Amino acid sequence: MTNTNNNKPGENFNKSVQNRLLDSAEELFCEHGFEGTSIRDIAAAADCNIASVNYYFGGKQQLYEQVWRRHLIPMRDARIESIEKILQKEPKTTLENLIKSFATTFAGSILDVSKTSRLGQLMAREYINRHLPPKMFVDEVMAPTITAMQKALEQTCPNLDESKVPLVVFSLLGQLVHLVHVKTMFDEESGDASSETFDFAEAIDHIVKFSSAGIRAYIKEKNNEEKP
Amino acid sequence: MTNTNNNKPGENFNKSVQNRLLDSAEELFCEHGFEGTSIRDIAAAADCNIASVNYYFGGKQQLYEQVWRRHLIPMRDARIESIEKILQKEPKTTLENLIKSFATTFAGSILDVSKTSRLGQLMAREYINRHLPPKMFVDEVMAPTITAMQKALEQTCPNLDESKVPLVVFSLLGQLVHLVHVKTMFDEESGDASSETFDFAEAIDHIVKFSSAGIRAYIKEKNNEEKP
DNA sequence: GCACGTTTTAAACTATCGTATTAAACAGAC
DNA sequence: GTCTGTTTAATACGATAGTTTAAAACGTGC
Repeated sequence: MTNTNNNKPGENFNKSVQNRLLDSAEELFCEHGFEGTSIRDIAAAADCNIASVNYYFGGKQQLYEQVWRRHLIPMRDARIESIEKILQKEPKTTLENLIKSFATTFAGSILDVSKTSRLGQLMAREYINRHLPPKMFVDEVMAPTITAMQKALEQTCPNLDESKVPLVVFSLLGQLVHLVHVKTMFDEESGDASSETFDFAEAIDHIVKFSSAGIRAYIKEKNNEEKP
Repeated sequence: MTNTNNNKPGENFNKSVQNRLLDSAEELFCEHGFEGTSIRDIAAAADCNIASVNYYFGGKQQLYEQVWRRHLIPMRDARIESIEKILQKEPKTTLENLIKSFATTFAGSILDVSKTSRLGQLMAREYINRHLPPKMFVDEVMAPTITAMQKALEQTCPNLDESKVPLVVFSLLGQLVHLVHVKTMFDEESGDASSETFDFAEAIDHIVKFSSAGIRAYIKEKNNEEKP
């Protein structure tokens, strides 16, 4: 009975192999996507046997999910915290500060070069070609983030029509996800003739200004409605 | 010498088989993506032999490119025309009209239920997981569209700082592509508990208002700079 | 040192992919 | 009819995927 699907190493996990697999898988999944990465590649990168993927994780799919779970909660919390922190520090903060904080956290994983730098790519891929259980991605990341941002928006802009809040969050998210996509495209085509660089700080500043104005369009409107 | 890579049917093409292959391929590529579709599936859907794909198109990749080429130019032209038409009809049109025209055309393929309805999905997929030659997608669709929109923006908003035009087009595109993504997600998860519907007309109206305000934020700023 | 549970290894298995091959069916010219 | 070029068809091929298997290696408690 070597196939021990039941007694998977739970508490007393050996850090070495599982974590090597998770690290290698994360890097390869980010780089080449789910379908573009074979467990043979992963095992080779992790310097272990192919069967280890099945032994420790039960299959490629579940390894992929574990790669995500390592970051889902921290990612979600980071975004929510970046929203709530600025609200606690200065409850009457400006719209610009709120959006900049959110945008920086959201797209921040693209800018740094740490281990989490590729998470943006991973999310961009998962956004289109999903391999996670649908509920997992939406419920555990997108929904809480959006809800937190909606609450913050309603608090920062009390005059903002509630029915428009989901729409402005939609616009904000659209721009930020697009930012990740554009970054991916620039990275992939680096070395081409089009050697124009993409200034992320400039892009984020733009998103802040652009979106703030877009949101204020609704605020003005409501003001006009209320005190004409 | 049955392998006739040279004497591919050129002018006197038989409409039936090639077009059935193209139609089936388009539908399946849209539905399941490039890697998620096998030429066996395509041949089965087109009710012809597997080898026909190779015989007529030279391979899966080239079939995929042909599927695109059927729509690339019409798509690009439709978008450019939608911009230029409104500029010709009323050269002093409002920002709102310009954006609405562009947005409607851009996302229009999602709304109708004709044969072209799935092109939005196809483009959303291609946007991340590209299987077309990089130049083909960027040069033949994205770049001309963006350029046309930039010109139109500069004409409609002469006070808009030129250096900001790419950024606001970026924001506009981000929201529109996001719209396609959200639609895809809603379609895939239809029947779930979350039976909330997504109002596209409302979304487009929002994008128009939101983006117009975002753009005007830069216009005001330049005015302030010029006549302080 | 031996027994036993756990981990690692190499190889096999099954399925599917894109493609190539081969021959049969077909059509029109002569 | 027969020849010729084109299209369809069935099948084989080589590669690669994820997974499974069965045995070897390892470690630990006795």
